[in-house]
Amino acid sequence: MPKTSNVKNTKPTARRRQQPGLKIPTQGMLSELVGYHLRRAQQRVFEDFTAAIGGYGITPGQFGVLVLIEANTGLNQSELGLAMGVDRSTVVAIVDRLEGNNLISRHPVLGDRRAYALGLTAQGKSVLAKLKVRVRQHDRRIAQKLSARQQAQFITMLNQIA
Amino acid sequence: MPKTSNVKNTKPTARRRQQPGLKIPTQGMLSELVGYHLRRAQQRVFEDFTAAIGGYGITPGQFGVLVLIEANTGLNQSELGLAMGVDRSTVVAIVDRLEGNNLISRHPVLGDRRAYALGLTAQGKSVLAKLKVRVRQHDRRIAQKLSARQQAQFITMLNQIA
DNA sequence: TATTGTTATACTCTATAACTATA
DNA sequence: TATAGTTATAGAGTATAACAATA
Repeated sequence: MPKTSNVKNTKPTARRRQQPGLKIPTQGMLSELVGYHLRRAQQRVFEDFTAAIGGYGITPGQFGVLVLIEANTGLNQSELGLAMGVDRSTVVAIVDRLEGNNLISRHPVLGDRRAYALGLTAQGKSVLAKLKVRVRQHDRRIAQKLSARQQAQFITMLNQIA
Repeated sequence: MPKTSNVKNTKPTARRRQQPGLKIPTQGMLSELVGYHLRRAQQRVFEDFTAAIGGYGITPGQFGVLVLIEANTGLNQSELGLAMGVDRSTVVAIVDRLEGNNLISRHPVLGDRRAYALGLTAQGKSVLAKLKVRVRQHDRRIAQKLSARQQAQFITMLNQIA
C-alpha cells in the first residue's frame, strides 16, 4: 500500500483491534539474546534522534564526525577512520557528504601532500553549536528512562561490551 | 570492521607507534552521551556477529526475520513489518533478498488474495538451525563480558530504553 | 615499500510516493 | 475506502579491490 503513512499515522501500536485471526508475533529465541535487545534499543534511540534533530538532515554518525573534527581540528581522514572504526574509503564518502553540505572542509597539510586536514566550516561551527543543544536534550530524554544510578551502570556496561 | 584489512590486520590499536605528531582523537562531548555508547556497543556486537556468522552471509536483522517467521509461520509481510518496526516497502526488499537466497518463500493466503503468508523453505529451516547455534555462541560471548547479574540488569535497562 | 586518499563497484537498510489488486 | 503488496527512486552506511600521488 501506499506508504505506510496510513498505517503508521493511524495507530502504530494498535493492529486490527479485535480481529479474530489477529496474530501476535512471538519473538522466539530473540528475546533471550542480548544482541537483539541492544539492537532494538539502538533503533529506538535512532528514531528519537531523527525526530529531534531530523530537521537538520544530520544522522547520529554524522553528528559524531562533526564533534570529532571539532575536538581534533586538523586530523586527517585516516585518523578519522581509525577513530570511528571504519574503512578509509568509507571516510571518503562520509567526508564528501558533510563537505557537500558545507559543514566541513579539507585543507592541505604542511609537510605531507598526501593528506587532508579536516576542519569545520563557519557554517559547520554554527550548525554544530545548535545541534549540540538539541542532541543533549535528546540524550537526556533517553537517559531519563533510567535512574541516575542506572545511567552510570548502563554506560559502564556498554563500555564493557564495546 | 572492516577489512581495512591492511590497516587493521597490521595493528588495530597501535597507530604510528611513537610518531612525534601522533594525534590521539578526543571524543569531545560524545563520551557523555548515552546514545553514543549505545551505538558503539551495537557496532561492536555487529562486528562480532559478522565475524561469527558472516560465512552464511546473514545479517543480524535477517537472522531476526528468519526467527520471527519460524516462530510465526504464515504471518504476512505487513505483520512482519509491524513486528520489526519497518515500512511495508522495506519488508518487500528484505523478503526479496531472503527469498532470493532460498531461505524463505511467499505462499498464497486462503481468504485474502492480497496477502502472502511467509514461511521458511526446507533450506531455510536447515540453515536457521545451524545459525541458531552460532548466534547463541556469539551472544554468549558478548554477554559474558558482564556478570550474570549485570546481564539481567542490562537487558532490563535496554528494554526500559526501547 | 608503506601510507593517504580516491574511484569503481556492490550490498544492506530504509523511506516516500504512486500504483495495482483486492477487501 | 482501506489494506496488501509492489515499483521507482533516493540516500546513508559500509566494504573490497585497484590505483595515483607522495612519503
